[in-house]
Amino acid sequence: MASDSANDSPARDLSRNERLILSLIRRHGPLARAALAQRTGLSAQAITNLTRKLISEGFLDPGKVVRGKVGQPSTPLALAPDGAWFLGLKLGRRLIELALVDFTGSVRMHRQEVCPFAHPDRVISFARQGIDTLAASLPAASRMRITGLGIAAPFRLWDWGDEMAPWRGRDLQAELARDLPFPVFLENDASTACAAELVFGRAALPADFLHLYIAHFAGGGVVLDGRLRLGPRRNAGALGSLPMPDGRQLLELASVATLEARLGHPLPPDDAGWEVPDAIEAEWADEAGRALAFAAMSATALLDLSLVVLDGAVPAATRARLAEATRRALAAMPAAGIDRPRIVEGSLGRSARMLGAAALPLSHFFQPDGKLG
Amino acid sequence: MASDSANDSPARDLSRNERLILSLIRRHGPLARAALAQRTGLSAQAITNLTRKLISEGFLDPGKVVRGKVGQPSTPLALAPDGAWFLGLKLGRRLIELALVDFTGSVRMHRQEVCPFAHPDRVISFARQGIDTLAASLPAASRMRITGLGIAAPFRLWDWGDEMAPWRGRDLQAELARDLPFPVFLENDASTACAAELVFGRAALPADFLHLYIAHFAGGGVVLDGRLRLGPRRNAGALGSLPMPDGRQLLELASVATLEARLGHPLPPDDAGWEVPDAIEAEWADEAGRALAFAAMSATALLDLSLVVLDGAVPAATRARLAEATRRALAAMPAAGIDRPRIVEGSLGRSARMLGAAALPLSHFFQPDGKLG
DNA sequence: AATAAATCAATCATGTTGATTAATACCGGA
DNA sequence: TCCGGTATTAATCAACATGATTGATTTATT
Repeated sequence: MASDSANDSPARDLSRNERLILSLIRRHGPLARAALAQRTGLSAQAITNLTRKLISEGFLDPGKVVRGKVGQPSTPLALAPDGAWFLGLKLGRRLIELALVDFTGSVRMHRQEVCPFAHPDRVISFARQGIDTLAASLPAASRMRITGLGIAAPFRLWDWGDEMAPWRGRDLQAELARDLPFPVFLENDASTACAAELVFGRAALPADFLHLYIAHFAGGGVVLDGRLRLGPRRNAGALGSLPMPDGRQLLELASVATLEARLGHPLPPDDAGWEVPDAIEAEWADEAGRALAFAAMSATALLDLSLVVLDGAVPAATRARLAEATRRALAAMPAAGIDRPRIVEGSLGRSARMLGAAALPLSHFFQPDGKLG
Repeated sequence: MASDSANDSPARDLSRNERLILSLIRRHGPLARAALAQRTGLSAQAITNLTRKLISEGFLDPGKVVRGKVGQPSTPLALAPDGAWFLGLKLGRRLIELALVDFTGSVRMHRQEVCPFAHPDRVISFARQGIDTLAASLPAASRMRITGLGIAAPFRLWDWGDEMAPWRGRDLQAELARDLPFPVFLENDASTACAAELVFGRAALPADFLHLYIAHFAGGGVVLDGRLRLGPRRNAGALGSLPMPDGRQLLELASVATLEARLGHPLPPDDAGWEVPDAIEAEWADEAGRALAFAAMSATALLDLSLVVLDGAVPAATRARLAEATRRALAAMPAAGIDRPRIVEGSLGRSARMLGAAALPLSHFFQPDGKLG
């Protein structure tokens, strides 16, 4: 994940326990020093020292003193919104998006471009120009605190047809890193969707789960011990390549591409104008749900999971229908020796991949192990 | 994994870096202090201090000084064979085994009992008596250094038929721990087989792989980042429950039980007297190989693996045939988007589960994270 | 003389513990 | 009902412990 240039960061490297404090506050919301001591297992004194530094360096804001309880009032510490800034670039076939995200995970600025097909030169100029504009709009003090750019891109773009052939041999990460003053990270877009759920997601998730993301293709993420496993070649969660009972692979059954094939025409890259006849969507959901249930059971047997999070670049109603179809299919599968996992919907939908892209530099500099999650 | 009584160990807890040093020497053989400094990333001074303590406490032996190279001669440090002792109890349907294993992983004593079916009371008395006898045969100094007992047992024994019903409600770990002066650990036998390969195995294994173990049932282990993942409910690698293309589960296709079913009679618990007509074994290997190949591809897509280790409680020739059948089946599977994993045979065979049982206390006290691997 | 292994001595980073201060709620007695 | 003592909790101060580092030094060899 880390680019080779990942060392030229503006801020000093935070220690493990400083990162731990930040990630606890990120997950649980503002916490008092005493609460941090309890959750980290560190002494109150250590927390005092660490938070003093984090506050003075602008990563934490002391909130309003909380009175009304027995004992000395506590001061909750919150993430300072402009403690650090992150850029997220999401690359799709027809839609390119760029976002500037603050330390709390809020998208503070956003631009996008729709094009018939994304050519590398076009993506790069869109990114360069967009980054310049977004950065320029920040006050100088904050501009200095942009810590990195994350890119969410499908792997093997050039396999998507002749239009995408120009991508072969291109290294978007390196080309953009060359003239940016901060490191650039790149991951598979389904991985970043999962990362977003982990880092910014609203729901209280268990430490181990499988994340399924249904976009033009289907992809996934495997979370173990609270961390996203990318695999030695960053190809973990290649759900699309999962073998299916009928001898095909999952990507041939469960993706927006298969829905478009049933429909006979492409669907728009946003909810507006997403119109699919009910019968067609229902049939598609049925077939896709069976495939996803099969994937869910495979992962459960292999990794002892109990939860599957299902999300995608589809309208909420479609996602709900797919989740329901998956639950039905799951109930029909044999499960001797294991428990069927629970299926829940993700909380981020279409924006998951872009948010996850921004989460790449965030994780590198601010998560406890420099890893996702 | 850790029993509740896992704290009453004879020796003090070793620090993380002490454990790291021991595990490096366990994996690579005797190493000089300079080599340890390089591999751990610690300073030479730190290594001097840490190894001094490890030697004085009897965990490391300084070997013969190595001369003949430029510079001051180096002294390789080796594991002291009687630095610690471990007991491994392997529980099967018809064969119960107990081993006393030294710090280097050598089985120093071994006893076993064959019985029509393993009744819990019988297992407990065999274990108690065996442990007493083995411990008594050690000199007092070494007896003090027995650090724990590991048990390798199939999960859900009581589902194996009426004979095994007495196991329901029994807690072997707790019952044995009650009157032993060291902690007791228990894991699924397929997990321990994987652990043995990881801790004691001869081959240089990558950090991520899938381990398949074919015994009466089929089980597995998932190794990520060099560590065995047991899952939140210790049920990871439940290969047998993996859904298969035909709607069945893997355990119905690939196990010694399915071979016995084809054969019409049970096979012996050791290589002697293992006689299977060639045609029957070939057909079985074909079917099982297809199932294992399916499992291998599922795991590869999910976790980005590139190696599958295949082992089992079968003769080497049978294992080789099964591996070959798996490779053939693998080649026939669709693999768009991923690479097919390599299939290699394990190095421990029938003894894997018992050795892995002994590896449980070893890992708890001497592996860097107290985890397997 | 160059090289490599290992150690010595001093120091630093990062945590701990125990005593101390601060601000509040709770509660019994006037 | 008010009032002051006491328990409670948050946070800090000061001293210290642990486990590492660095730079100089010693040793044995080619």
